Amino acid sequence: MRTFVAVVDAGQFQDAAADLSITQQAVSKRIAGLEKDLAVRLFTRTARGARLTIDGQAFLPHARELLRVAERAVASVLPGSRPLRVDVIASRSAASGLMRAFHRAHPEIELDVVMLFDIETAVAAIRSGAIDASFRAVAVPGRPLPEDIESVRVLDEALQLLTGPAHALAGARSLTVAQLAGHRIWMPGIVPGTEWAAYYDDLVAEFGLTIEATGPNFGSDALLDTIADTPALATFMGEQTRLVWPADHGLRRIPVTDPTPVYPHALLWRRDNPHPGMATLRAHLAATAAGHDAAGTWAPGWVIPR
Amino acid sequence: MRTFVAVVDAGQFQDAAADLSITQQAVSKRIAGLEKDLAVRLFTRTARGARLTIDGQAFLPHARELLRVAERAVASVLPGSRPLRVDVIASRSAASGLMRAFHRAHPEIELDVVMLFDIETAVAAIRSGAIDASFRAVAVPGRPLPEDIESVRVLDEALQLLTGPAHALAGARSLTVAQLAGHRIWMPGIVPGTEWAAYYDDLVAEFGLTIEATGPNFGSDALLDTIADTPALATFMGEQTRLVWPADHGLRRIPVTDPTPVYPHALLWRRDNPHPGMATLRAHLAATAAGHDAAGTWAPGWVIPR
DNA sequence: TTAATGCACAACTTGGGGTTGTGTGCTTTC
DNA sequence: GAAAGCACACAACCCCAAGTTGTGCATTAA
Repeated sequence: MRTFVAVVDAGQFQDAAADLSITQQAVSKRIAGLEKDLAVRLFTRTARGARLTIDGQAFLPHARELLRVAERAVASVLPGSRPLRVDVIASRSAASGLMRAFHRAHPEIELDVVMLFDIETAVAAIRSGAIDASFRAVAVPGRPLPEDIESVRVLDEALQLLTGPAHALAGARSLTVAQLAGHRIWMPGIVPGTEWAAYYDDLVAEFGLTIEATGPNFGSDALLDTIADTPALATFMGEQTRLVWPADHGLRRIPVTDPTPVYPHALLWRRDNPHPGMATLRAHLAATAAGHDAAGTWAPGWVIPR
Repeated sequence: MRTFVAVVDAGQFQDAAADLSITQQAVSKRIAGLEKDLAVRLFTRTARGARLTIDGQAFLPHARELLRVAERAVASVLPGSRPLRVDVIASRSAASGLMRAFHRAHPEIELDVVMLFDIETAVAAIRSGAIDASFRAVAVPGRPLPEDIESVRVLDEALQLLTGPAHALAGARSLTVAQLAGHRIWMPGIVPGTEWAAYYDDLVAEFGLTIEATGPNFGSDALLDTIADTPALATFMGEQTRLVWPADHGLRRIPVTDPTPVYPHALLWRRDNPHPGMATLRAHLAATAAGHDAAGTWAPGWVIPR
């Protein structure tokens, strides 16, 4: 591809060869090989150089795009000036939504999103500089954040109950936490040791709910499928989670009150992080930060305070 | 890259090797080579397979994107189901604008834009199936379009006079063609034998203008530079042409009337072109087609009729 | 005609990238 | 806690892809 673009830019094989520091014959072979692989003639050879065929013209922008993508790929792991690297807790989480919004607002800032296992890994990665920031809800209970890590709450996400159409509570417009007692709430795929597990453990302990965190995670589709078809099962879902649901099998999202359980998202970063994108990200989040009033909401005691 | 993604998808080197029909050692070598080139560790090797490092996670979406782009590149020259391939007369022409608008309206339709030398090449390419459609203004004078080529006028683009701030006509809000007589109009880079050359030849013959089509084309920047600085020179420019002009050196765009010279853009395509995108393109253009009223405009006699 | 230019073909060489064979470290199992 | 199993790395070898040099052919310019 690089050779193809070099020939286009140079206008002839010989100059492209000089640019690439190889012989004209090598360029000729490379182009011939590419043409053979594609089963298409890319250049018309003339006595004054090489001109693109129609197929070559159509191919050219794709070739340039490929080189651009390759360059970005290399840059993504290049120490020094790599893209802003942010950890989110799950690809469907509200944090992902925040980062998508940030990307829309600042498309000029290169961005890579990763997902780390737990808060300890995230803090270690932030301190080592492997990532620039992390969206998390919590400090490790009993172990405060290190001195060099800053944090700020950026979003409180209310949990809603998700039920199928045949569920006993499907008709409710709103539910109190007390009304959930005795109903089976299914949260598969929650890995023990993560902050999600801790969150739901606290929720159960506080309000006496029945949460079944067992079972492997067969993916969000399977979960929604089961919820839709099983009258005895419901699940929790963040209010910002967008359902990708081909045929909406009558799923109901029901707000929960008295109190509203909220999942707090906070941004963590190293105080002396030099990445130029960090300031922009923090400013963006500060400008768009929204949370429920603390009154009437519930969150575990060990989350990062406002 | 393919191997990297295969390992990620398989979760371990051995299964990826099976997927790729090579040995585990070859996969190990490829990944080691990639890691060496990038000077970064992409996987942590465990006794149960390979897990992505943070760098690997950041790299992954770029790798997938690269494979997608590569696939699209190959598809762009694949006979059978390749992207819709449309010829435009210049990258700054109104036809390019129309295709950009079409792409915005129908981003799902893969599109490649090429630029052919003249109408004869374009017609031959349409007939052979090398391209699907072409934006042109004209039939070759004296030689009507072949039976199997259809055409429809889609846009009449009025020409405007472009002058620098010191030009004698710079203050005019509008000009008649008669007022242009005696002023030097400079149109560099027009290649003899093209329909542009024929257009301006006719314009000169009809109204006795002074058009200098000589001189090589040093690019639009150089042209605008000269126009801005030379009081004795002006040039024609399509009303839809967007100037990319860092500091607007006081350039003036002046409408021309009595009559308004318009450059008609027509779409040509083969009657039996089977590409599914063609119907969409024609429908889109039919819906957005706009032209000046024929009254008060001028175009050469040999253009494609409305 | 002659010279110059520019790409293709042929013969040769080399090292990247594949193979087989083996070693090492971590899990799992009883 | 020894043994078996699994998964990846290293070493040696082998071969062809991809480079090189040398040359030929077609087109253009003088």
